[in-house]
Amino acid sequence: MTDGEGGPTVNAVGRNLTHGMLDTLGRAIVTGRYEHRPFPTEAEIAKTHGVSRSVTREAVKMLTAKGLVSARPRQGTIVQPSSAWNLFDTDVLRWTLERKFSVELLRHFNQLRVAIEPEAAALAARFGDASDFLTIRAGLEQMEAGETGLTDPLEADIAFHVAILRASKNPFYAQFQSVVSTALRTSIRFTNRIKGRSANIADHAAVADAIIARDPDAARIAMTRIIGDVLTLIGKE
Amino acid sequence: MTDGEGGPTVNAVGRNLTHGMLDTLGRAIVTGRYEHRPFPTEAEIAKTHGVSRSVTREAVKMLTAKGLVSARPRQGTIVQPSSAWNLFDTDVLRWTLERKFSVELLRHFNQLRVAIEPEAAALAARFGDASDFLTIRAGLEQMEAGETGLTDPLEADIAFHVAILRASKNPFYAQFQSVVSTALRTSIRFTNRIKGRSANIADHAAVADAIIARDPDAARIAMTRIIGDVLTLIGKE
DNA sequence: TCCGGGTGTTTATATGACAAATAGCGTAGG
DNA sequence: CCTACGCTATTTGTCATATAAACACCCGGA
Repeated sequence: MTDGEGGPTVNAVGRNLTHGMLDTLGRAIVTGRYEHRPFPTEAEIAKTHGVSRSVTREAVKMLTAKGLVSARPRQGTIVQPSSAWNLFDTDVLRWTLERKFSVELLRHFNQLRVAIEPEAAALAARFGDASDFLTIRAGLEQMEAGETGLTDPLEADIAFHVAILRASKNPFYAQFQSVVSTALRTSIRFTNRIKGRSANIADHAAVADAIIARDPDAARIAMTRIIGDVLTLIGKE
Repeated sequence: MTDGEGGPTVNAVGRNLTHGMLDTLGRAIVTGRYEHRPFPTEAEIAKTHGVSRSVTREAVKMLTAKGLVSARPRQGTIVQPSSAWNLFDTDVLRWTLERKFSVELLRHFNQLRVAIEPEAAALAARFGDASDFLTIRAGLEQMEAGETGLTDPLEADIAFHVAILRASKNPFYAQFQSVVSTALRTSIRFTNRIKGRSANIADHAAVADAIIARDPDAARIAMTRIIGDVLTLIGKE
């Protein structure tokens, strides 16, 4: 599988060699390839992947910025404990999900959502403006249209939840857009197999109505029900 | 203050030149220095700071990893909209707080905490083990000792909240350790000036008791009261 | 046994050269 | 006058090489 001498071995996606290396190394770390093996030196990485040391160093520096590794002279580059990783980084999140998916992870995801999204809905009811409400309603209508197979109900679902996060007018809540999209996109394999989404539409409509009626408490309660359902669906609660 | 020709001009903190550049550039971006000015080219940065292009490139790559900038040939490096920044990154958080502090930011912080921490307390009541409970109790006792001036009550307060986040046994909640520490450390200037912490101890004890009694709902409610108090204290609610 | 310096390994920094991409301009053609 | 094409200069991307600094480890001596 290793090609001869000429071109770089970085067949991974990426705009350039550095991003390709970042992706390759990041995936390898998250998968746990270096849990019992030491992380290779810059020279080794450069050699085995057929790229220059500059590319290697820049990729490693990006991993450092995301908290995956730390580097010191003579000691080499060492993988940090996963508690130091920046889990909310889009790349780290993607690597984790694509390579280390598990029901436990899905449960952790939704334990986070059950904290964030009800409060986001409450904030949206207080601080959202007319334009936000329009986007939320649009997402809901797309979900209804998805029932008859006209549009993708998953994308509509995501758009609905993301719209609420943005309507909270709090930059920290907006950060969870990628988390929620990712969680929904991957959890769909589980939740949708078990039961249909018919009852769900009503719950979503309740959230939208409460937000537009500027009723924070009702919005919070309604959103809690949606995600609470997902949590019980996953099992163990 | 700028030295002659010889040494680098990077007087910022950091283990090495690259980290110094990262810090300098990150602060400048967060402060908004490049909102109306274009971001300098690699060559310019290297020249004005008296470092090599390698150092410059690696620093910019780290900024890219944190979502602050993006780079393309000929177009140069451009600062990304703040919605793309990774706010939960420790560095970005620190730069934001040190340089762009405001009451609004403090409110956003605590709007996040009021979502995360009550749920973390509930999870701690369910999944925490004896060792976690010990740490939580220790933090509480340090807070009480702080009343008489023996220890630092702020550090004890931080230790208490952090212990609960860790006891939740959910890696996503553990990520908020830095956020909560930072928020507490900066908000102390405000909250403590206004009213003493006497009533606070009782509320904290209620949280600890509920967690150790493995009562998730009581823990959630007690924690909500603590942060709700802070929110009303900030004003506007 | 313990302490101290030598030594080699690894990251950190600097420099110079060339490749690749592309925004912007100028020009030819309609 | 307007459009479309291609040239050119600028900027990031990549490579190669050399040297400095940090420091873990070994070895020798007290």
